[in-house]
Amino acid sequence: MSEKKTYYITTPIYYPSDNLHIGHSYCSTAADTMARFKRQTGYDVRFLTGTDEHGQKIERKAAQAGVTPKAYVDRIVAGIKDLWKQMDISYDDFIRTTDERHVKAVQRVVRQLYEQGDIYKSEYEGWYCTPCESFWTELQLKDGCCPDCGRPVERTREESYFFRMSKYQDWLIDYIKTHPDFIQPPSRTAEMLSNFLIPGLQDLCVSRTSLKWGIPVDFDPKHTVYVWVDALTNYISALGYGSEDDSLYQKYWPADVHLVGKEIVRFHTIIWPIMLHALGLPLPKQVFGHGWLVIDGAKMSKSVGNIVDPVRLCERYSSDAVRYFLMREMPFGADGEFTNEALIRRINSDLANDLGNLVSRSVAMIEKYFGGVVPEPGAYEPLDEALIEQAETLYQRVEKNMDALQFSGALTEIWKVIGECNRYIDQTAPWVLAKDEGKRERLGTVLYVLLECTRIVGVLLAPTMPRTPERIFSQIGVTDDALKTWESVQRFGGAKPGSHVHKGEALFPRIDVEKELEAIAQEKAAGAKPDLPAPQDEEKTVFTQRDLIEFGDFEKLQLVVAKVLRCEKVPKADKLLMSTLKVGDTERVVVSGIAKFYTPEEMMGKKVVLLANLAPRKIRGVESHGMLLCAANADESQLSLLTVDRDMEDGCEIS
RNA sequence: CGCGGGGUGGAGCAGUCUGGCAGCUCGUCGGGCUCAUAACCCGAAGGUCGUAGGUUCAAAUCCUACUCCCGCAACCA
Repeated sequence: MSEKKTYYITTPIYYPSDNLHIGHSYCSTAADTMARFKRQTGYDVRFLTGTDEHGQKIERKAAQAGVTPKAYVDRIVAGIKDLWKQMDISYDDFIRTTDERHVKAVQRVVRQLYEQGDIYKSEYEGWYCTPCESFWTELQLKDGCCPDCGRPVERTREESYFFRMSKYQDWLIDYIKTHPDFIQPPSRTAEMLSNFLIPGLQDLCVSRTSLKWGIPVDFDPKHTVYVWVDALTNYISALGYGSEDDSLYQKYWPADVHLVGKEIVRFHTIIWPIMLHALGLPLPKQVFGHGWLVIDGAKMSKSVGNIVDPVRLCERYSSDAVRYFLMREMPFGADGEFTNEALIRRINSDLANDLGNLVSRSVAMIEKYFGGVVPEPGAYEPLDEALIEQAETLYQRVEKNMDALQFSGALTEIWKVIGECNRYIDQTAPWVLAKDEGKRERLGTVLYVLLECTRIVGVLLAPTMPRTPERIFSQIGVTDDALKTWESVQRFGGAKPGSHVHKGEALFPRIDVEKELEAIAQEKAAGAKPDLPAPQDEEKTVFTQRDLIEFGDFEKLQLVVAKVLRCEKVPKADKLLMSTLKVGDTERVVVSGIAKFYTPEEMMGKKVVLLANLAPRKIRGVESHGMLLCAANADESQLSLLTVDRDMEDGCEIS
């Protein structure tokens, strides 16, 4: 087999509870660009992506849609694969956590950790503080009492398996400190250390008995593997880890880089390394946390309704243009703003004006002055040599940026050369040379230099924009595959005199910004196929009848009318309101998670419905006596308090 | 006092570690050119670098306090 160096890169496995948005495309595009770059530069690349298909949310969504969880995710996954196809995401493998190979690997991992004592059942080792309603592990106890209130704790009957992360905490701190490149960008290192590692790790709950949709713990099947152990294992289960044929694992592990969003850096730099270490496996070389696309200054979210649909963008502007924008607009690692306007501006100025127009004018001149035949260059002048030098060394600057995952930097370097070419045309003024028959050789030299620079640019663009280079090559008459390689751009002069250019369609037609923005606005308003699928359209609220109860069960609930006397926000909690209620001749305080929907002022004086005999519970330091009844939709983007239709005295019972 | 990121010309950002004339892209304005996708090239205007104080010959950069924005975590009986 070949002696090529391997390169293993991964995206996170996405959660297919809904269609993906532009943020997912961003991460996948970055991974794909990197994968293509490494292939171009001679590596044996493995590029993995996939989906994380278990968990309660999907279980619930599927129930709402009236289908099995598997059927539900199958549909979404098909859509995801279509999207990746549309965006030219060249993954080598697509892992689904419902794949047999993954299930087997996870079970194996859990069993091994259990057998070696890193996973334990909490039944007799967990402690419960009744007044605080808090669950504590052995290690968290202070002198055998609750670390919060100091009162004695009781054994709990909560049954879960826990992963003894704390055991490896010191090892991990040391590892991170001695491997400064492990967490990228470096600023995230301090965050992980000071936020989680230094304060001390809690043992991780790795199984649930309440969850059905997941991977069963094979030695204790009433337990289902919970979240992270399941999800993270994908990176090795996809390589056949622990199966009869683990040749891929042997070849590609450890991964060169896990690309992840900044919100899950924590899991990839704490849980995952500890898991691997416990299993006796090597760690990935690097975890890179990229930033988010921010829409109008806000994080993308369904309830805000600012989701950007990548499918729509690709249809409108071509996947290459979208890919270019994503990779160019912001430095990888930082947050960046996405707006349609910024996208269109980039397409116009960079792709249409600078690049597209450069190809167009170069080809047009060769057609006009040389009948479409690439001329033989003569002696180079200093002006030519300066440009040639830049073009010839461009690959080095691109490589340097790419190896640091600085996609934006790599593209900036390429565009500097494009800019130089445009300036070169102005300085050499070929149209003046053309008027003087004695300058014919000079004219040929100038046009040859331009054409060759265009070829070099085209080759280096390929990882980011997989389709554009071929379109360039066909216009500038490059047909030989040897002229499309990484090696071919390291020396100037590959383009062949005598080949034929063909002026074709504009690479990227210029977009009328105003008209375009208007069209987008109209489309959105019409809702025909809006950028943001209106939540209500897609998920009609499905009602599923639950198990029947007896009247006696209902009678246990004491529901009463209560009047809100006072209401204020709970300090340091942005979702909580604390209401003082009058119920007959008594008063009580109730805490509710409704601050996003009601202000304290508008709560005042409302007649609400209270579940009065609910056991008290301390929430964010405030004792809550009962609960206010609310109606809420599935994704909790809408919420409404229950009140009484006619004015009733507070204290009236509801039956 | 939970943790972290950020406030730099109209917009989006770099520069801050390692003090030394405040830089880039887009936009605006003026000029040039005519090969090209009304594209390209040149030039100009525009910033007391969040606020206040301190260190220094010199501060966007170092120190202190304050303020505003964002994210994570927590909270939703």
